[in-house]
Amino acid sequence: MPRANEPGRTVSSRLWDLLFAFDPDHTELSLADLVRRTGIPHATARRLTLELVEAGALERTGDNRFAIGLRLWRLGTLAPRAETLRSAAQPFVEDLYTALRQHVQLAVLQGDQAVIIERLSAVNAVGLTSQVGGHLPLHCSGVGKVLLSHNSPEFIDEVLAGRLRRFTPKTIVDPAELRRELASCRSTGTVVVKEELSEGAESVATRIVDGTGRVVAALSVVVAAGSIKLQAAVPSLVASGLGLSRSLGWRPGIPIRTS
Amino acid sequence: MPRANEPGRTVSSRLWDLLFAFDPDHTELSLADLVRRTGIPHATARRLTLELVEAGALERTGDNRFAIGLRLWRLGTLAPRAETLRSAAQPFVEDLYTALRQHVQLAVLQGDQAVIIERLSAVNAVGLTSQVGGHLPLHCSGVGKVLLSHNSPEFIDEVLAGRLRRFTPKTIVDPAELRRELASCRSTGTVVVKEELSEGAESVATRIVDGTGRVVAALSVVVAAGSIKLQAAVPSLVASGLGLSRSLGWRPGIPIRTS
DNA sequence: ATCACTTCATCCGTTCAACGGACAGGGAAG
DNA sequence: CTTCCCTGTCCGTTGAACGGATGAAGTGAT
Repeated sequence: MPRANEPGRTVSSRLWDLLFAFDPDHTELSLADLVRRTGIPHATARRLTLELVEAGALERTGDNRFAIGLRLWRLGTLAPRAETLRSAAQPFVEDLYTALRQHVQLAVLQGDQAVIIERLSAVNAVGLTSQVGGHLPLHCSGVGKVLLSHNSPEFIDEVLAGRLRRFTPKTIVDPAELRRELASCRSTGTVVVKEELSEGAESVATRIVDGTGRVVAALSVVVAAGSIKLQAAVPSLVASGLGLSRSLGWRPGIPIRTS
Repeated sequence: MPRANEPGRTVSSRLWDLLFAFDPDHTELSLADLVRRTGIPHATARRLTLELVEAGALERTGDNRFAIGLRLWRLGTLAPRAETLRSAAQPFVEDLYTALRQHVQLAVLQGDQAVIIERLSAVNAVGLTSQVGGHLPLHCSGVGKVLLSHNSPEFIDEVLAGRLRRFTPKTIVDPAELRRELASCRSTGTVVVKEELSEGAESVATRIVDGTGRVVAALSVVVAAGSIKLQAAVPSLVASGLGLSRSLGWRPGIPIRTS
């Protein structure tokens, strides 16, 4: 006999539970997978999943599995902080990459992470695992430090008070030292990170500012540790960053907000 | 006194109505906008919209409006036919663009349209309005013809029986003539389109094949009409297309399926 | 200052969409 | 054959969803 449904749960929350069951390591899931990963009873999961397919949010693969649909991808394309920014940045990122032939990354802030919006990579450059759509920690990546340093004092306190994971022996996890770095980054607009996230990789990052003076993104170049290339990359990086900021409406004289 | 809710509508359908109210020309909408565009009563629209914000599918902009959220964008990133294909294609598209300095487009099939997955553009090249996430007609664009020609006979019949919109005087709308072109494209793998979609623009497109022999995408180069560049572009385009197909697991000898 | 208008927010009684346990069919493994 | 897992369907119960009414807040014209 049918039992009452669990109270306090909305249809919407269940739908997003199902969708967020997909991740970079699981881009295709069967109905049983979805049931296991979400805990939703399978009759319910099935009904909702089929509705998602009908809406175009999911697609069925040949072998009775589900994947994120093209229609949902196109929706994501409309996110002002992602694809719109990405296309504005495209020529600058492109030129920077052509000039340096090193990894170039563009990232924005989401929660307590830096999310990679765009990424160009040379085949012969340092190996990196990060992907477009992937995320980097705020306290020990170039883009992360830029985004963190230009946020509100309360937010900085919150992040520094949290767990600062040590990725390599060189990762800076001392809050006092990090604060000094962030202050420096705030005044210069750029920051250098050496092997704090992965050994053998160094990066420089710079801020991207919009017409209202808000720091909306960070642009970085990643090179092999110890190579002379890092110093050579700084001027081009800064120039590209300023160019992109200008194309977003920023002009010299517009104060850069640090709220 | 409260009236009964309209029957035959699911929560899910309303949620997607709200989300799909966003389009390239309307990336930010107020609650009132959403009510107007979807026809959903505002009390309902408000409740659902706030749930979408909570889930991260939408974000609130400063001025009480809503926009597609970064979380939804990241979900879209997991679509195998979009971002995954895009990153596999990146080096090839990149090299093709470097060699030719002309518009390069990568598209896949969705319904009766070709959806643009990736696009690199030269500043001094022909003006095009298409954007990443945008769509092109199947019967008069390079990528469209490639994708259409490698689909099932039933699908081709259906498209040719539908309305074939004339965009320019040169647009081919005669089904018989189109069938001849599609047959030629099926055997050679490439197709040339001259000013059928917009005057002053010509394009060459080639198919992209995966390890199972299925045509999963189309790659094209767009140049100014009448320029000698079109002929020069063909060999590089074909080479890049083959390279991308190989990286997707295709090998010479694997038959190309036309279902 | 007053009015007209738009947008956002909350309340609350009604009702149907959503729920999920039970069962059945199909295919693969032992 | 039996067991196990997965997908798909049925159907009685019930609380989440619904939306009209009402009011607050903001905007602009006269």
